[in-house]
Amino acid sequence: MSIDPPGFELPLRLFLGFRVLIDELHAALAREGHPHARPMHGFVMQAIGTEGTTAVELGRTLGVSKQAAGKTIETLERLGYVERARDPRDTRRKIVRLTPSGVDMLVRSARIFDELRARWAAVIGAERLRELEADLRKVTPQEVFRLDVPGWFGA
Amino acid sequence: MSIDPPGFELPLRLFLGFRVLIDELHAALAREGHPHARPMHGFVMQAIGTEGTTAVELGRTLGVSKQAAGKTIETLERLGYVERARDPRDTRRKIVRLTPSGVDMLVRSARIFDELRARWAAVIGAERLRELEADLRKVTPQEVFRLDVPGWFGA
DNA sequence: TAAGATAGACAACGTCGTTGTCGTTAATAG
DNA sequence: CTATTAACGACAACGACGTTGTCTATCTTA
Repeated sequence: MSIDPPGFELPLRLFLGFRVLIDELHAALAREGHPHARPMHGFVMQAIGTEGTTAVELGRTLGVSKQAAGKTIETLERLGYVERARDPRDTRRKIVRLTPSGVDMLVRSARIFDELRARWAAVIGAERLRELEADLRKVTPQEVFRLDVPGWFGA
Repeated sequence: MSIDPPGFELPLRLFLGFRVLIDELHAALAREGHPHARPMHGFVMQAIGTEGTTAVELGRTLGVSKQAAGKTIETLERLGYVERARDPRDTRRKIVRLTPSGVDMLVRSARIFDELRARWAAVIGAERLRELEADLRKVTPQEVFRLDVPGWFGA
């Protein structure tokens, strides 16, 4: 029977695994014409989705204030990843939609993540990787897209 | 042969796993007399270690400026987790050391992490958990304590 | 002994989150 | 139909936390 490692290694390895994947994603994105993409952006754009959304809605999805969501949208707008337009049916609202550049970034991200996953499969074995994912699903929340990430780690 | 999930699920599950463990750690710490402990603090105090360190050294370890490290130290000092004293051999330096309260927090954290790990083992199986850890070790860097975390996720 | 390097304090600034306020526009109650 | 209430987005002020730059004191080294 093998010896168990100290419990603190587990969270560190999970975080390091996450970090490695995200870092490699963004290195690849930078090589493919998206040098300004930041870890946060992919999550936010996933939250925006193909339907479009508004600042208030986005804030609720991300768990931040509508003002914070608005500022993030401004940043993405400056980078050319989203655009805003008045909703003709409710002129208070401004719909945020992905631009072709934004869609391109999401498509590339999806492909790059698949490639990175394949690399992990080559290292630890395809079956072990599927087991790893299945195990993580058992101990993590079901709703993958509830990430109140911003400022979560703050001191 | 089972179907592979999309590659983007893997980083999300890793992050969620990390988050779940850290959140539960801090909920437990709060119950045990450390309500002000934040996720960052444990990492910083691990970096300080039992030997003590200085602001410049800590900054290098954490990958931030000495000024940022200094501010973090001030926060920990206010919370009573560390204390500073002049180095008699080099009066420029101020040695940062853990207080008994700081040591207590680290000791409790270690125990709580062990308990959380045991809970995961109960859910997915002890052997599967060991395999999961072994697999993660193969795809993550060896030096666990090189976390240039601060601001890393920033947009 | 003089010159350079290092520790830490202080200030200014940028980014990103927060709350609060306000004007405009929709939805709803009377 | 109108008056009140609710929602959206913009603006301002503030705090937390990172950055760089500067300064003094002290140690190291040529």
